Amino acid sequence: MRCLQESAVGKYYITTAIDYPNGPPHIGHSLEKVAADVAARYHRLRGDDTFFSMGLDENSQHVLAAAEANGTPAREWVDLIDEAFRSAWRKLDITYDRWIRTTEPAHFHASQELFRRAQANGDIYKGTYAGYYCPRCNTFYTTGELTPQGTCPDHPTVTPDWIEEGNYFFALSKYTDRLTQYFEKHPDFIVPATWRGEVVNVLRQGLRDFSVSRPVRSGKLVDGKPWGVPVPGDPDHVLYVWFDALTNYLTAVGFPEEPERFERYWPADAHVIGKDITRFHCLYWPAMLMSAGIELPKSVAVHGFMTLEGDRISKTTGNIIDPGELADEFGADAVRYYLMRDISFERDGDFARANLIQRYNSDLANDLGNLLNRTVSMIGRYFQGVLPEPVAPVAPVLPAAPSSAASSSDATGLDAGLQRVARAAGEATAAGIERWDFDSALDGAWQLVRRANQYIDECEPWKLARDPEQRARLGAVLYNAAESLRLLTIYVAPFIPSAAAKMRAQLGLPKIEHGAWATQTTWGGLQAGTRLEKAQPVFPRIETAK
RNA sequence: GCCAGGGUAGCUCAGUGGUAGAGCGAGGGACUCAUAAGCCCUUGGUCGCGAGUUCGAGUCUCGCCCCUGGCACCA
Repeated sequence: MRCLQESAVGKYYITTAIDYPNGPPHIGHSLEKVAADVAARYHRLRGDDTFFSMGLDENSQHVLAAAEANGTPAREWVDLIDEAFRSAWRKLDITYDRWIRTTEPAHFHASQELFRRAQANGDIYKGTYAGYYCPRCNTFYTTGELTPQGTCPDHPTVTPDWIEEGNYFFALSKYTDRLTQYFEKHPDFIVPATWRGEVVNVLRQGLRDFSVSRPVRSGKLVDGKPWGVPVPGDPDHVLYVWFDALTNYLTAVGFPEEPERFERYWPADAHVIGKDITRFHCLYWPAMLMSAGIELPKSVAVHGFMTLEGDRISKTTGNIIDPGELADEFGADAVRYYLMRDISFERDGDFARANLIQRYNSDLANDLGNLLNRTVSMIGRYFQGVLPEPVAPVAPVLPAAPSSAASSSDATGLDAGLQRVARAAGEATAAGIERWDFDSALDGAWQLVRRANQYIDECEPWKLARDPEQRARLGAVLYNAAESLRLLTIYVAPFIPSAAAKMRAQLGLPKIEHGAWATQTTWGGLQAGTRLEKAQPVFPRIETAK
């Protein structure tokens, strides 16, 4: 199948959007980071030279406004929020390789270099940007955005003035045709396909140039210096958000100062973003790169938004959850599993605690956790914790009683069926991840969880254990159950990494290796004689009041 | 208003024109290795509404109703 061959060992560079440090992270930020982390972990398991970049978009006047509102000096503020974000992602087991902050000198160099290249290509020109300017927000508004009384939407006492100011513009309009052609040639550039239509639609209406700078005097100064990346050759201007922010994807892999690293990872294989910034990533960004003569990213993966308990996530109403606290409460695996299994990546979804608990208990504790527990427990009880031989199954010697299903089924068929499901489950999981369809990926893995639980019930090892003549068969059954679990630890590792590690420890397996998905997913990897640990619940049930 | 995507069992959703599915939930059963978990069975839907095409439509066409998202420099 496509997934298994195309993703043969290579490199994989994945990014998430960089967030504004205008407040601490909330649960809405976490879907994207977890999804990207799952993809990154998956590619590492496939053996790819993987690089995963995340970070913060600090060069914004919004950030200064937030700092001021909190009465904190700007630098202190961004450091504080920076720590809050990294702490949250640490608690969610997000394994980024590079944490980028756009206030880094390296990023200044990268965005200035990109600007120069676009300029050299004749795509930067000076124009006039006009709008209603609210000094409290440091933001321009259009007529439609103001209140009917003409006041600022956020500051009812302020009546913004019409201001025109000199600005540098990027000639996006020049790229309408090239972008159109590009999307035609690369139908998979935007995934899922839903979002492709919207972008192409905008393209059809033609593109407008956009401003890429702001005069320094219209922004606040920090430590006597303008906040942002100075425009090369014109210190009176700083780069304006998108031109600066998007460039972080280049900075993260060493553009332009580490050419060998840049060559190694660029172009990005996937930019994972929220639906609100689709246009910038699918139109502005490719055009900027075309202008600078840099290869375009392979794909942009767009996810939907989340509501929280049915309501919009909103700082003003306080309807937020700190992802770090959530991880503290339920564990990173529970949160990650719930996000990936219950919240659609493509469409909008709702985050609800009750559903998280439901999912956890039903899928993780009851299905997967119990499968491990009963298997390890029986190997402990019947084989003193030493993994038995996977001897060729012998047809059960139960001559007379075709009454129960198990005794009338033949062992060879059961064993072969389990192996077949194990293989199919791995393929389904991989295919789902590669399509950004995590729900179906997990559903694929759970096909094996269910089958293995059924297999155990059908083989009834506790009955085999009472008959010394069935000793070999008993061993084979438990081996097969354990081997299913070994495969599952690889399949689920991208989603629930620490649980996968705990499961492997109980199974007496070493830590999961880079490339394991490519090299260790063939049936029969478990070695007889392996010493298992004592069975211990990996997913203790969450008891609810009712 | 325009564009896109949805409206299928209590919930979340899957369904290449040919007798409506899964998981969860609910009810029951047989077991006992296991986290009172697992396994088996059952329950449960006028597939948004109305026409049309077709031997036959959840599945195609048209109209209508409702929901969500997008309509450009705004997480």
